[in-house]
Amino acid sequence: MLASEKARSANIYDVAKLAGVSHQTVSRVLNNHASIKPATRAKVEAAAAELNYRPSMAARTLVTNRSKMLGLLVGDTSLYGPAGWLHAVERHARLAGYYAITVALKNEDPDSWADAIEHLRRIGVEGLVCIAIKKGAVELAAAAYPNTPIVGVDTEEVAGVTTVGIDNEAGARMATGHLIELGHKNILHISGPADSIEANARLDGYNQAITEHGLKSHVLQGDWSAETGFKLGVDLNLNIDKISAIFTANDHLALGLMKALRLKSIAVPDQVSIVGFDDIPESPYFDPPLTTMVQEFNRLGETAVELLIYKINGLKPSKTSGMLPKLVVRESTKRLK
Amino acid sequence: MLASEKARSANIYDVAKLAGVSHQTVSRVLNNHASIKPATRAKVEAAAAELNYRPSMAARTLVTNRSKMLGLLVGDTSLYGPAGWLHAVERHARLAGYYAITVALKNEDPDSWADAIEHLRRIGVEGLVCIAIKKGAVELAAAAYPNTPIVGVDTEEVAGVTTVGIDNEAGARMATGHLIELGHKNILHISGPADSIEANARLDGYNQAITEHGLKSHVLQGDWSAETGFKLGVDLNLNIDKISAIFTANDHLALGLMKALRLKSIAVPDQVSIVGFDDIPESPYFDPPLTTMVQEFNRLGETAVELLIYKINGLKPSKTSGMLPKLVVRESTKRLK
DNA sequence: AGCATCCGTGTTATCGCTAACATAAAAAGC
DNA sequence: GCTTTTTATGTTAGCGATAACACGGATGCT
Repeated sequence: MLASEKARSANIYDVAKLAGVSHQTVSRVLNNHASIKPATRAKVEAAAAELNYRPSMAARTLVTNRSKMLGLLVGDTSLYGPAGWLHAVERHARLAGYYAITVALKNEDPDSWADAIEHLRRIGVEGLVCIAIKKGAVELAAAAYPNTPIVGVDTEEVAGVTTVGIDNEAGARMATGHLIELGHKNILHISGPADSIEANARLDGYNQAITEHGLKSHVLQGDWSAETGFKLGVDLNLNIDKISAIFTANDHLALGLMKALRLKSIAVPDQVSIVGFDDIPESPYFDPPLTTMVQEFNRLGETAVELLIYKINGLKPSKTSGMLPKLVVRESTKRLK
Repeated sequence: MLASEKARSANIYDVAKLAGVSHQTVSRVLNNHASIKPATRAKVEAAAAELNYRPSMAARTLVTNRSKMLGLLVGDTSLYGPAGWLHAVERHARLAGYYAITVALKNEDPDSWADAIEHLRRIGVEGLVCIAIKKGAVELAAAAYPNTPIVGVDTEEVAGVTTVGIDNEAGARMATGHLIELGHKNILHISGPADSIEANARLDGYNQAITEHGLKSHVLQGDWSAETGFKLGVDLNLNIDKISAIFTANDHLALGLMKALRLKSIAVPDQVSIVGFDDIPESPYFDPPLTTMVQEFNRLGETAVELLIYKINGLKPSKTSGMLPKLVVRESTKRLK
C-alpha cells in the first residue's frame, strides 16, 4: 500500500518470506513434492493466497525446458469438421493442463505455411496437433520440428506423425450401403476436392461399396461448397445413367444440389434419394431433412490430445484406428419403388 | 555432430561465439537496435541461420515482462458469429506478432468460468479479448486481470473494457426497414435468447423501426437455434395478427421457421416474407434463399486487435462505433400485394 | 549405544535473455 | 591537435523459477 511499492506482482521469494521458509520450500509446495510437513504446506499456501501469487510460467519454462504449450495448426476453420475438431482439441488440451496456441493456415496458400509454422516455432511448444491441413503443410511442420511430437487429425500419413481421424472410408461405405439397401442400383457420388485426404477416402469407400455389389461407379468431381453442389445439380441429367440416388461428400454439397433439384422440380426423395456427410447443425432443417453421417468431435479431440501427451512423455502410442461415423436417416432417402 | 553434443538447441552465446561477437551484440541484432555495423549484423545473421537459432520466448518474457501473448476468451464457438470473430482475432493477433491462447467458455455454465480464467492467468497474457461471452464472465475476467487491457467483441459494456462489435441495433433497424419498405404492416420478430446482448440490441432495433412508422410490435421469444425456429413456426398462426412478414434474430431461426411453414404449406415469400441475420454460408441455398444481414468478421477482428495493442502500449483508444452490417436481398422477401 | 537411513528444509547454481552501465575507437568541434 | 561527442561493442547483473546438493535432526537397525 506504500507509494514505494511497485505494481510488480509477488514472486516466490515474497511468498517464502511471508511464510517464513525458503523459496525452495515454496517451490516444493507448488509442485506437490513429497516430504513437506502439512503445517509448512499450510503456511505456504496461506502466504501464496494472501499475496495473490501466481507462478511465472516463463521462469518455469526457462528452467524446466517444458512450456506446457501445444501448437494447433489448423486448416480452413470455416468448415464444419475442422472447426469442431479444433475446439475439441483445445478443450481437452486445457483439461490436461496445456495451453493451446492456435494458428490457422490457409489451405490454398502454401506460401503462408512457412510463416505460420515459424511463428509457432519461436514460442517453443511441446507438441503439435495438425488439423485438416494438406500433406505438404504437415511435412513442413514435421521438418521444422524434428524433435517435437506431432499428431495429425484428419491429415494424410506422414512419417513420424501419429494420425487420428474418423474413418471416412468406412463412413462412405455405410452411406453408400444405405442407398444400396434401399434398392438403388445407379448411385452417383459427388466428391470433395481432389486434393483432400478425406474427400479421397470418402470416394474410395463409395467405390468399395459399389464394386462389392457389382454396381457401376458414377462420380462427379466437386469440392466442399454448396455453390458447387448447386452448379453440378443444374447441369445434371439423371436420366442418362438412370441415377436414383446421390451420395455427396458433405452436407453442403447436398444443400446446393437440393436447391438445384428443387428448381428443376425433381423431388427428393421421390425421384432421387440423397445422403450427405457431416451432419451440420442445419441438416435436419433442410428441405427435405438430410440423411447423413454424424461424427463425434469430442472423442476425436480427446484421443488426439491423449496421444500427443503420450508422445511428449516419451511413450509410444499404440496405433489407433479411425473412429466410425454413424448414419442418421432422415427424409432425403427412400426405398426405390 | 560429436556424441557428447546434447540435443540442446543453440542459444545466444553459441551464436555470439560463432559470429565472433558478444552475446549482447547478438541480442541487439535480433531486436533491431540502431548502431550495429552492417558487417556485424551480417555475421550474426549468418551464424544464427547456420545454427538454426531461435530466441527463447520464455527467457525474453522473463526479463522483459512481456509475453507477446493474448488471451482469447470465447463463448459458444459452434455459433457462426463467435466462430468468425474468433478466427479473425486470431489471425490479426498473429499478424501483429502476438500469440493467441484460446479458451472456450461454456456460456451456460458460470461455474466453469473461474477455472478457465484462472488457466489463462497463470500464463501471463498481455491482453485479453472477450468474444461473445456473458456480462458476468467479462466482469469476472476484468476482476481477475486488474492491470491487463481488455477488449470485448460483442459483449455488454463493462467498466474498463473497450467494446467493439457490429451495430446490431442499426442492423435490425435496416432489416425491419426493408420489410416496411416492401409495404408490410404487421411484422413479427422472433428474438434471440433473452440474456444475449446481441439479441436485445436486435430486438431494440426492430422496435425502433416499428415505432418510427407507427406500427405495432409483435415479438416471439426465441433463441439462436433452428429447432426453436421450427417449434415456434409450428405453433404460429399468421392470421391472428395478419402477419405478412417475419424478421428473425438469426438465420438459424429462419431456417427452422421456414421448415415449419413448408410443412403447413405457407409459401415464402408469397404469403410471408422472411428476413434473417448473419448470412451464414448456407443461407443462399435455403428454400427460398434467405434475405439477411451480412457482417464483416475480418474488419471486426482487426479493430479488436488494434485497440487491444493500443491499450497494451498505454494509449487510450478512441471510442469506436459498431460496424454496420449490410442487407443482402434474396428471395425470401417480396413486396406486399 | 553407534551408525545408517530417511525426512524436512536450506543454499547455490543455472536456464537464456535484455537492461544498464562501461569502454574503446572514430567523428566532430574549436 | 586536443577535447567532446558519437558510434559500436563488451561486461555484469538480474528476471523467477527448478535442480542438485548439503545438512541437521529424528528414526531404525544391530
